[in-house]
Amino acid sequence: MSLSHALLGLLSVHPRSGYELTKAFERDLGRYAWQAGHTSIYPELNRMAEAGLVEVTHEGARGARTYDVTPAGREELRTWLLTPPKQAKVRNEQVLRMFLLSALEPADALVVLHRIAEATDQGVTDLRKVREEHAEAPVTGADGFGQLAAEFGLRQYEAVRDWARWAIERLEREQGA
Amino acid sequence: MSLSHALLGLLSVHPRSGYELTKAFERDLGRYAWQAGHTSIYPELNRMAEAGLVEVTHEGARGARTYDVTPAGREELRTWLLTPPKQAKVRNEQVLRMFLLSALEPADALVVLHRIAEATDQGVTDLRKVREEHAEAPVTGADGFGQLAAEFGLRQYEAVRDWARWAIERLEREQGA
DNA sequence: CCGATACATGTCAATAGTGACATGTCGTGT
DNA sequence: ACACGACATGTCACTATTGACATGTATCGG
Repeated sequence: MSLSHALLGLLSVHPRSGYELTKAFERDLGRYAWQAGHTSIYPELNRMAEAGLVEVTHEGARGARTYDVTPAGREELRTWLLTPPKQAKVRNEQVLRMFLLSALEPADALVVLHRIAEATDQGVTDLRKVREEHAEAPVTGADGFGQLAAEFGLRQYEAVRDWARWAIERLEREQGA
Repeated sequence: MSLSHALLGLLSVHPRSGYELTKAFERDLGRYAWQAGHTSIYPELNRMAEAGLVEVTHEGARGARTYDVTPAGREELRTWLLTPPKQAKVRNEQVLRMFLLSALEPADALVVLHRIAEATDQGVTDLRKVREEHAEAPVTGADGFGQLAAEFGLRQYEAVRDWARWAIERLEREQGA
């Protein structure tokens, strides 16, 4: 399952509690890559601890347990990342909507496209800020996500925005003709 | 559920059998937007027929049933597409792998990045062909998918490829330093 | 005519994931 | 003192999804 690998990845950057992991999913990971709520994260952490992939290294206030990756977990993550996925699972409602746009009448499609263009434009603006904040950190290691991920998200947004504008122009040209 | 809307979208382009829908998922939709196998498609079609969103318009050889969208189904699809999703569900294993790249040692990360760059480069080449084949068709209507979707996939691949190259360069520069 | 292959649909058990509900703690402001 | 919000973890019923298994039919090449 991918969720366990996502958790291993986050923990290998630095140890965290389930609660903090949940927030990480809400913030970055869940937006672009893989969403999960605390109701799947906590049970999964327990399963992984039992399997020896992670371990509790510290118990803090309010019953908080800090998890860290074990050597076995690190090896599992590395193997997974280095193993080529024949056909990775994709499930993106946003992209689905774009595919289905062709089913709408041009006037309706234009409404949706304009909304997409605006939303992605906002996303680009937001991520530019994030990128600047992390500009000097090294790409791998403790702050890696702020780098590779932000840049990835940024380029993703730009691509969608440009596509939406292209589609708008094409549709308007067709309607005019 | 998104699967039903995906089916409505495909059927609204032109009527098809469950088998043909399954192939459509294997070919385009499932690659970029929403994957589903025949074991979820057939039961879903039956549910949707019962709900009056689709209907069987023709029975062919080998028990094949051609489904078409009803007016109610068309309205449902339109409403869904025009209703803004606050926070669409995302689950993309490929993107997850990219996020987790930071957890690898630079040498390992470079191996993966090179593989991504190659694979997406191939994807770009393939989709350019698709785009040229459909260059004259109108953007909405019967052949819409070949247009908006191909262009979207193309730009998506290009963005990932360029990102991978950017990441490779950054990593190599860091390692050299 | 026979065998392979693509066509075509289905069930069912197991797994994964969501949303509603439940419980308790610590710190901060009033 | 106390209320409130963020912290922190959990269960459980329900729904969605997958993979294994099952079944039968046209078509095409040899």
